[in-house]
Formats: sequence, structure tokens, C-alpha cells
Amino acid sequence: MEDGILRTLKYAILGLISRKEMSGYDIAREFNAELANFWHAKHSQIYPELKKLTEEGLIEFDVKISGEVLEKKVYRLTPDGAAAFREWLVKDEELEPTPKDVFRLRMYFSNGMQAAECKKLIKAHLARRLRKLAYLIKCSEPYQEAVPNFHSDRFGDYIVLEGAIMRERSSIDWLEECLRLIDSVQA
Amino acid sequence: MEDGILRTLKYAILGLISRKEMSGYDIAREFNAELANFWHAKHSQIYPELKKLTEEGLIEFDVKISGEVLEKKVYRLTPDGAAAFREWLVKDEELEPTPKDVFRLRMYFSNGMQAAECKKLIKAHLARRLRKLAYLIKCSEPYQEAVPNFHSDRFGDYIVLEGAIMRERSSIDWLEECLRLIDSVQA
DNA sequence: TTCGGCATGTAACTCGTTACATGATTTT
DNA sequence: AAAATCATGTAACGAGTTACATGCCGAA
Repeated sequence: MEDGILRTLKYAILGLISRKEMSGYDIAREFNAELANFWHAKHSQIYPELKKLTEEGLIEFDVKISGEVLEKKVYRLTPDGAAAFREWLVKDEELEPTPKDVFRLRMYFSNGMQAAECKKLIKAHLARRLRKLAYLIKCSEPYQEAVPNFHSDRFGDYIVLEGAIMRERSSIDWLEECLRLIDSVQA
Repeated sequence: MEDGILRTLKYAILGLISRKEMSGYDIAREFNAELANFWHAKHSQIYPELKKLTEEGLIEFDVKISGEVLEKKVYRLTPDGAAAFREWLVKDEELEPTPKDVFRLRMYFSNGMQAAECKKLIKAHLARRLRKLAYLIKCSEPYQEAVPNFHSDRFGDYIVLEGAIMRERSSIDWLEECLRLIDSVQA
């Protein structure tokens, strides 16, 4: 009974490395691309974690040289690492606490604003959400012709992207509903 | 130009106290009731924050006695505190990074599972989400007869609850879509 | 009288961010 | 020659959790 704490970054990294060999830099790049729609991490968190996972014997690396001298550590899973990842992957966990949302917190206190102020705030937020939605839809274009096969790793990419789009649309619907409610309800 | 860091807990507490006088215990209770749908905090974080806000001159308290000796610190905003809260409330901020989601992370790596395993995991998660949705709908019942007026503090309660319901439905739609996709797409 | 809820706090720890620090390689 | 990107790390701090620690009050 270890791992009372979650260490999700650990498994995110193991999962990425299980797909293909990667350096810390590569991992950081992934965490700031499409993956960022449900997980992210900075290199300052990644490098120490890679060191720790190496010490725990879950991953190992070879040093590759780019150009003349620049060193690059390319990591892969050990059998222990692959087993640890597998075990985590199929674990059925309780719902996490709802993530914090500063905008919703503001809306909770909306009675402290003028209706006009509040609507302005919502409209600005809505514009950002619409831009984000447009970006996500653009990302999903390559998948629209044919849904990837379940056993390819593009299947995971595809479903989480679809999820992000649905989540974004739901936020937008809510914001529009808020605007309607304010108009219909202010004294 | 202070507050480069966010200190959102600070404003969540100021906002709660602005509605009515509260003790640390009361605040902790709020943070684990309906409010938990977009913000939460434990008493171990709240008490030190209250101390800090008092030192900063944003809140002040009277000690009330319950029964014979039990002391209770009832906090209220100072004028400075009210001003600081107002300023934060109407601030238009950038979109936050998408919140982390362990379940979506697992789905991203779904090609590491058998289709049957994956569907089982999704169904278990779906059941939890449906329970949560039922709970949220129950919470929203008191508001259904008449939408609260914009200037009452029940308006904020109402719209964030509606938002939580819409978000939950969107998650559920996505999970059902995932199940359909797996069925339609496995080799 | 015991149990659940009221009430307040601190300590140790994990997780995550920003900033500090360095240097090589490729592209313009 | 400069700028962007590749590449790896550490230090200091802020945010949040779990566990420790104490004690009162009201109801069954």
C-alpha cells in the first residue's frame, strides 16, 4: 500500500514514454501542445520527476549527441515502469473534486456588480472561449475524415479532443444563458 | 502593481464575508457545500488566511461566546477589504489553463487497454457522473419556481449551479460518445 | 454518557509556478 | 550576427492536503 498520494505526473510521463522514447524536452513540448487540454507541466517539474523515476527504476535513458557536443537524454520504460503504468491505467477512481474556476467564482458574487458591468465581463470571457473553441475545432480537423482505430494511439488523441470541444461548447452555452438571464431578470 | 500571484482564496473569503459576517468554521462549511462546485478549501488553509487578511487590515472580527466559554471569531470586511474585493470582482482576466483531469488523461492512453476494460472504466465513471448530476438537479429545485432577482445574492448561487449542471451533462454526453466510438471503431 | 457537530489552530508534506542559470544548434 | 529553438538543470516560493492537536456544546 504505497502511493497514498497521487503522483499523477509520474503516470503521465510513463504514459508518454510508453508511446515512444522521449527526452525531457520532448515531454515538455507535448505537455504544452494538444495534451494541455487536460494535463500540463513545466520543464522545471519534469526534469526532477525524470530523475526520480530513473532512481525508482521505472525508466532508463541513453545519451544521444546532437551536433558536436549537445547532450540529450532519451528515456524509455523499464519492465517495472511498464507494469506500474498498466496498473495505474486501468484503476477505477472516485470522482475528483470539481476543479476550481475563478470566473465562476466571480459570477457567484455577481450581485456585487452592476448588471452592465457583469454583462461586459461575461462577453469578454465569451469571446475568449469562442476563440478557444475555434482553435480546438481546427485541431480536430485531421481526425474528421476517419475516426482512428481504437488500437492506434491517435484514438486517445481524438476522443480527448472531442471532449475538450464539447466542454468548451457547454461553457459557451452557459455564458449565453447567463446573459439571457440577466436581461430577463434585472429589476 | 502588487499581487503578481493570484491569491484567489483571499478574494473568495472576502466575497463570502461581504455577504454576511462569518466565522472560519462557517466559511469552511460553505466551501464544502454548493460552493464546492467551483471552489473549495479546507479549514487548515482558511484559518491562516483569515489571520493574514486581518494583519493586512482587510477584515476584522469580534469574539462571540457560544454557551459558557466556546469562542467564535466572527469576521466582517473593513472598508479597505470591501474596496479590494470590488476591484478584484470586476477584473477581466485571461482564460486560465485548462484544469487537469485524471480521467481524461487515462482516456488519452486508452490504446494501452483492451476495449472491454476501457468500456468498463468509462461506465463506472459515467455512473458517478450521473449520480452527481442527480444531486445537482436536486440542489437546483428550490430555484426552479422563480429565477432569483439579479440583485439578490441567490442569483449567483443559481447561475453557477446551472453552470455545474450543464458541465455535468456535457461530461456525460462525452462519455456516452466515447462508448459509441469504441463500439463503432474497434477492429 | 457518548456521539456528532461546533470551533480553532499548527506541522509536515506534495504539487506546481516563476525565476535563475547555462550553453549548443539552427535558422534568418 | 542575431534570434529562435534545442537542451538540461536548480532555487525559492505559493498553493493545497493530510495529519496532528485540542477542547466545548447539544442531543439522544
